[in-house]
Amino acid sequence: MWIAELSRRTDVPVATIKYYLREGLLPPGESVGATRSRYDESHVRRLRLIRALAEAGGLSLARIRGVLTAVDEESREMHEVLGAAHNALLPDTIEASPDSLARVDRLLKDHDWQVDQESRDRALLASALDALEKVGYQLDDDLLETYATTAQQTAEAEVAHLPSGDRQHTVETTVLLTALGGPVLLALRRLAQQNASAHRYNAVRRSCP
Amino acid sequence: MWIAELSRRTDVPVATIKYYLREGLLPPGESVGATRSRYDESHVRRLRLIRALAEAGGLSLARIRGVLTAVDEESREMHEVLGAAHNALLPDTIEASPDSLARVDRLLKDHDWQVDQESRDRALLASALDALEKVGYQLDDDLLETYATTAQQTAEAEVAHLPSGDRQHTVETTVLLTALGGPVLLALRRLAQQNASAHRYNAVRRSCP
DNA sequence: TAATATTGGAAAGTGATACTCTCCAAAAGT
DNA sequence: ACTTTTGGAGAGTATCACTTTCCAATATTA
Repeated sequence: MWIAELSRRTDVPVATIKYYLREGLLPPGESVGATRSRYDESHVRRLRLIRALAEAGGLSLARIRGVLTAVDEESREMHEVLGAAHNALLPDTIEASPDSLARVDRLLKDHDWQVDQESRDRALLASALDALEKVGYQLDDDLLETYATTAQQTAEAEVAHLPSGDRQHTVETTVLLTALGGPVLLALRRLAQQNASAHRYNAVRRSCP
Repeated sequence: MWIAELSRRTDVPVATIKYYLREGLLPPGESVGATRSRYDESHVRRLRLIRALAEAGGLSLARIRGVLTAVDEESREMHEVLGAAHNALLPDTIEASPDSLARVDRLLKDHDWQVDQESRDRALLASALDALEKVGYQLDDDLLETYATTAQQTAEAEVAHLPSGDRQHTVETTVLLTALGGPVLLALRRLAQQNASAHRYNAVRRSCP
């Protein structure tokens, strides 16, 4: 298909597709003559993936580029891809206090979580704890504990639902679920908070027998 | 204190403080003569709150302004403040398919969640579901179920940990926990995913007896 | 075959966001 | 008297994610 059809199929303007090509987010099509290139289904999928990560996942193009690079690394083991993709989602350098870092490591150890020592999520979590402390709120140990427990339940269910088989498909699904599952989870949490707060502040409509 | 000290105490450049004042994010100090204003602890707290929401929470200044406005509404009931603050975190208009919207409403009903009909989180959740579908991934009912259950556990623990007493303080803590708890939760989820994936793909270092 | 449309490629322009800098005159400190 | 600080306002800057404009080389259509 030509670029116009790719644009129609994905609802992405031609100019934007060209921009993504220039930026290396989308691999070039098969060149047919000097002024024509052919695109295929893989371009459609890739383009939809980019848009989903950008619009629903709220990722910057720079992060998306990193994620796609990690996804395309054919050489890696499956379990390494996830870590690489996760790392691509996060800033390169994250500063965290040794205290928070130690707290995170203790948490990982207590829960027996096998996590790559290089995972940036360790530092990110620590820095988030630091940020909370800087505004005078320190997260209770048992609240953090609840967070960890529920996160584990969530993650186990997610990983269990991952498709097996075609590697490319599995990897793409994994990335999608990580990036787009976040907003879903946060929205549900806010809804649950609204419910919990309604209960706590007695704002629930009571039945009148 | 003068603006210079406010800057020193919060590590925010004077120029930026002036900018926040212009933008109405920070209430003006008490004017003392034509070229001097006095600031107090409330300004320090507010400034730190703004920075925490922006840096750790990743909120735009426009959203922060909305959240602060909701927080400052003295007239509202406590349980309304949370909903208002949550709505301020989200875009004004969110488009979602009737199907997803219905699915969300069914979920709320099944879990007996009392949620304001105007809550934008309903639409946001539905639109996130739509986004997943658009890339060809539809969220399993039982995965969504797990999400909802864990979200409820999380939210209940959070609301239970909210301080009681000083209204302003409670409201600020609520907003902080919602905005900064998100990154914490997502980081933990990614770490838990890495662990779960390590198990699934047999990458766990086994003990050798 | 002539007229029109589309393409790849590159450069320049746009609008939003979040500052940052420069300037000023009034006032405060020394 | 002199240096520093302030409030206030405007202009300038950097980044991001496009969008527009241009071109010459093809394709398609009449």
